[in-house]
Amino acid sequence: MLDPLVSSAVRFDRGERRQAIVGSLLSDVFAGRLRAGQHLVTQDLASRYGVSHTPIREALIALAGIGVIDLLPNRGAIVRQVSAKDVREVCQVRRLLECEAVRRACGRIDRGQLLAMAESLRSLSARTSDESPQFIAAARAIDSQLHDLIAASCGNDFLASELNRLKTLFRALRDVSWAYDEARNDYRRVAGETHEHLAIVEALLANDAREASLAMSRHIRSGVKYWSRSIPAASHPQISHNGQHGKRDRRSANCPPALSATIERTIQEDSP
Amino acid sequence: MLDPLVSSAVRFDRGERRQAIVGSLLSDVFAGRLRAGQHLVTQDLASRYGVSHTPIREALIALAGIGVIDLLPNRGAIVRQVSAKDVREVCQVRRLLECEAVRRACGRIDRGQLLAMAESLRSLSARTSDESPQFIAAARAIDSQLHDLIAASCGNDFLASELNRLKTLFRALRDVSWAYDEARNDYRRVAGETHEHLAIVEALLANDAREASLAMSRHIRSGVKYWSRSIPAASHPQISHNGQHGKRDRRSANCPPALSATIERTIQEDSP
DNA sequence: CGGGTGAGGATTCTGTAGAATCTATTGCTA
DNA sequence: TAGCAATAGATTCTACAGAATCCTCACCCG
Repeated sequence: MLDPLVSSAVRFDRGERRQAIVGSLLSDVFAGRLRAGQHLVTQDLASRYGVSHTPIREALIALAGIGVIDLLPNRGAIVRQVSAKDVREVCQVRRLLECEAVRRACGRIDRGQLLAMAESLRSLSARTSDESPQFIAAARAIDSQLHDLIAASCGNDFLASELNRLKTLFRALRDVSWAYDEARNDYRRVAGETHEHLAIVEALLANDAREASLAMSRHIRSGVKYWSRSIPAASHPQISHNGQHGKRDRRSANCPPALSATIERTIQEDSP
Repeated sequence: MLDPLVSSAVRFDRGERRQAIVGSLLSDVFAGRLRAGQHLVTQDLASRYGVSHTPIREALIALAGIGVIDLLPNRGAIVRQVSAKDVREVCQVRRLLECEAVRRACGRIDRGQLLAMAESLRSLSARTSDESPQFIAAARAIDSQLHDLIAASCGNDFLASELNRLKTLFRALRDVSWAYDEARNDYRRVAGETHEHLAIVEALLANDAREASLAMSRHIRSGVKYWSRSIPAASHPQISHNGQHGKRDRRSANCPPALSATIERTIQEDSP
């Protein structure tokens, strides 16, 4: 009795079930099937995925580590509430890292792949009147490809993995913001992004690290500007379970800040 | 029958046991009680902490999220093997973020706290001949305080939490490196750090963002240079459980890179 | 008399323990 | 060396204990 909501086949081998559930829940957040503030109940998810609640719990812990949900002790998991401030802050950090990566990638990056990407971008930007889902999908795919190519070519594996994490986080934040505004799939924005991407690629082709970094900075800035418009200014705690009262927030959450707090305590005790 | 190795009291309320275990294991890594490549067996840890293996498993998942251990599907957890390259890469990213944070903190940071910190640093650097553990402890405490103060004053909570994460990661990497070289507690290095810290504080007091950033950059660079000396150049896979063969690495680990891979897959399927 | 308030039990859900199952590895044998 | 049994250990399931929340109802105040 598999729920039709289950995104993809989660019939994985023993030992990879948690990962599979993490991936599935992540894509649920990306696709807007899970919305900000929503309460995730382990038993529901367990029956939905046809497993016991143990691997579900473990997946939720991993998701909390990624920063997509909050884990409140004894009170379960909620999809993270997002404010414009959160998106802005994540993007500031992301901009910093992306600019560094593109600077470092300049000169190392494979020229053939760059040329191919420039070609794709040009043909994409030629289809100005195309507003089909295929167009959006193609643009998104190229977006991912370009950022991945830069990350892979920056000569620093750790930086690459951090960029990946932030890209994911950004998408999660952005897509969770659909809870407030159905402005997704804005064709104009997608077209704008294509031009910004092209500028980055051309700077890389010209071996101009400075300009590449600037282009990347502009690209991310305009992304923030665009997406943060449709998000409320401050996060207002609320649970959409069945319309409860708002008396939450008593204990600290298990989200990154709280994890940091744990680490903090540890470090305090670290110098005996 | 509590094991004497258990770092701190882990008699916590229901629902906070995992966090407590995470903290305890982290400090075990920091203190060198857990060494690179060591195999963590859930049942051993369970009896050591006097709990069932369930919260232990969950703590290991959280630790893998932090990046301190690797989780190999069906084969358990090992303390992450570290190469000089890893440390260098983490530090490059950390330098980037710390410099940005100190730039942003310039002007916002509380002057009183800065002055107090300068005072502590000066008195510390006056004790040139002191090589006692107390001296080391004091220097470390101030190190933490300064970086925390900057993070807290940078006006970007997310950046602050990322810095915290990297600081933790850096310590874990550095301290795991003791597995190779017992060069810990090098007094000369600690004294050098004190001077570097003082330079940062003075630039902040002078409201000179550029110089503060440069001082921070120098500080972290010299840290890398120092610590990466005592670490092997490349990570050579090996398990110190009972002397196994080296045929690992067949499946991907659950460490950040692999997590990114999961996310990657998810994103690939993301644009329907 | 109506609406608000608080106590206390019922319910739902989380967290932990322990049992059962599966996987990987080791050691033995041919 | 290949194949196979034995074992250690990881993963998952089931069951139960504890915490939080919800619901009901009696009581109080306007």
